[in-house]
Amino acid sequence: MSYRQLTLKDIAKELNTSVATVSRALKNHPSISDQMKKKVMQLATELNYHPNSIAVSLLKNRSYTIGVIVPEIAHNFYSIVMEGIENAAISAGYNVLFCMSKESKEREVNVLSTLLHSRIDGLLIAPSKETTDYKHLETLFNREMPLIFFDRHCAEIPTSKVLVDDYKGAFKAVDHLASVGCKRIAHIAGPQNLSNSQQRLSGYIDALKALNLKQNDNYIVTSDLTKESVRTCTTRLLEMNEKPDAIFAYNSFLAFESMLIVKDKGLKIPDDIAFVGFANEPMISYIEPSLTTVLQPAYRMGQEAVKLFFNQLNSNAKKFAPETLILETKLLVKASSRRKT
Amino acid sequence: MSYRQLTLKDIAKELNTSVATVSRALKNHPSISDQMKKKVMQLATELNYHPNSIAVSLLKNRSYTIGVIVPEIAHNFYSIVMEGIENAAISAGYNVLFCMSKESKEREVNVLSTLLHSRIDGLLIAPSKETTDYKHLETLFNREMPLIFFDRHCAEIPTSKVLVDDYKGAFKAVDHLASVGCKRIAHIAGPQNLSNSQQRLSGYIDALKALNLKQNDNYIVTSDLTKESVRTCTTRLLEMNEKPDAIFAYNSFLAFESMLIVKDKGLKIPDDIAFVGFANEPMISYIEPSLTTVLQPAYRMGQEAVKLFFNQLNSNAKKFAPETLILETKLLVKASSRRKT
DNA sequence: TTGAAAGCGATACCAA
DNA sequence: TTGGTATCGCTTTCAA
Repeated sequence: MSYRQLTLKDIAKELNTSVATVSRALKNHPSISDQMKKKVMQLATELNYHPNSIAVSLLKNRSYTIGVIVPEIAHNFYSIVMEGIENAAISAGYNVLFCMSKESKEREVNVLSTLLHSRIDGLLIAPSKETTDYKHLETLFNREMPLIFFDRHCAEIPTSKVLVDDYKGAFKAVDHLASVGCKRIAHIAGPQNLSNSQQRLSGYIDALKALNLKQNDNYIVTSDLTKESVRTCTTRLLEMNEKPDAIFAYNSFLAFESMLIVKDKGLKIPDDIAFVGFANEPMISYIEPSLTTVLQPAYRMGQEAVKLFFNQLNSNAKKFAPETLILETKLLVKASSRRKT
Repeated sequence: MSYRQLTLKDIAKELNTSVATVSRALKNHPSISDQMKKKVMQLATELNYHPNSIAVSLLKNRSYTIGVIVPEIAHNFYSIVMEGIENAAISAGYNVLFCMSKESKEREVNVLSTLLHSRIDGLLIAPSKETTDYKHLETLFNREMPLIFFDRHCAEIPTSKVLVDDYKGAFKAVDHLASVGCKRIAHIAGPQNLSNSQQRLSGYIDALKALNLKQNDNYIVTSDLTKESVRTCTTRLLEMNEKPDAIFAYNSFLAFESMLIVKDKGLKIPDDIAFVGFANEPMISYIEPSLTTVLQPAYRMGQEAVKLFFNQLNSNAKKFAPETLILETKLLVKASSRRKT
């Protein structure tokens, strides 16, 4: 099965004219007579003609397609970023090829090469949590392929990026926990090669300092984002002599899993232990207690990434000035941190 | 910014031969001498040559791209289907363009036309909940563009589909509720123009019959999948003289929202009211109580949809035999239906 | 065994 | 105002 599309030639033959004329008439070129334009346009609409975008791509050496690599499609935060990307791209006449790395460096390299062979005009990427060596992206960047980082980035590659203000978000989270009376605030951190993780940790540490809360290194545990590691991390915190009275988790997955364990141990949230997570999903309202959350503007991140892509595409390599956009977060206070102080 | 790729011409020039020879050598054509093949292959690898897929597409009149329309990207079920589609497509050398209808018929028609202009080789679609008139898809099908329905379908279009056994899934859900002692089982149904919704309702009704439970029409309420309607539906059920002792919800969103309201009214789940939903997401474990669920094989659905696409693509129109694949569901029993009977 | 050339569909330059 | 033609990169037929 397949289906042949109408071409300029078909229309030209039908009207006893040339493809050149038809092409120009459809583009409303000034040199074509109104009469001819009318005839052509009318027939084109009637026959439902649409230019073959593949032919145009070949001629223009542009695919009008943006490649996107996310760590995980089935992850609320990324799927909302994807919605933002898709909408922005489509309304600019671009298509989007989405791929996922499944948080694996190897897969990231593979899908990148698949994307390149389909001739994308640029790449938007949130690198996998495993990625510490960015050669594959550097090569791309050096070959002057537009490259935009979103959510996660590599500081060494001087290209445009959209990130959220992780530092300030974490700071706000800790500040909030202190304001409801928590004194022993723990942090379940994410993989430390992720810039976000580092930033959230810094925000956490600096907030403690600013609030004159003593920093206890045992209150900082690091998870690799697997279920098992959340269990280890949480258990370690709960087995301390001086148990924390609040946990600030790197992301919602860590928060959800950790809360399950805490509740399982018979501890009350928020009164025994308050919780704050970084998240972006409706689910924070459905769990019990609902989760106080640092909200990230996921949809906007997607839109901005596309804008940065176009800026880079339309600049010439010599005077390309990379832009870094830092989006603000918003603290949404829910039941998991509403304590009687 | 843009980036010029290596072409056959470049290689041919470098080796003082013709593009035809290079092309054939790379394809391991029998007429080319081993010596020449070796020279060409070596240079191609060295220079990291990759054929321009756009040129191939133009020549072959194939885009090697599948269009996919889902109602919502940021919806766990669909994003897992998307993962299945993406993996299956990529490993077959195909790309995927994902679009979403946001459950709007108008948007569905729009993105479909965008997809068509980017010359897709076929379409996989789960129509929006608003779509009752399928002309846009019929046209496609009549023009012999491969068309596959997944999750949702239109019975009138005789093309291949992958669906889940909604009827049996619903039957199992009700049977389970009865087995834990529920006698007054209510159903919050979805929009009745969705085939899944109809099937789940039938399954519910037939299960009641099979179990000799009296069917009470007031126990069937229909939601349009908005928050407000869930509230209305749930409240109506709770205000009845003979309150239901179980609610079977069309999907997880309805279940989650309805559970919130039930808990809010001070009723205990599962002892006052047990719950079963249709879902496909990790969140069923995080809510309280965890939700008993009819699990749908989302990932597999995506894979199968791609297989059906290839079957259709490789058949010729005359003897094309549409296939309908019905995937089985699995009942996952969690706390929301674990009652002491 | 290799090369020249036509053709996929659209655009744009140069002629007429 | 219109038409002929080269071009994008690749494949494939025909000729050498």
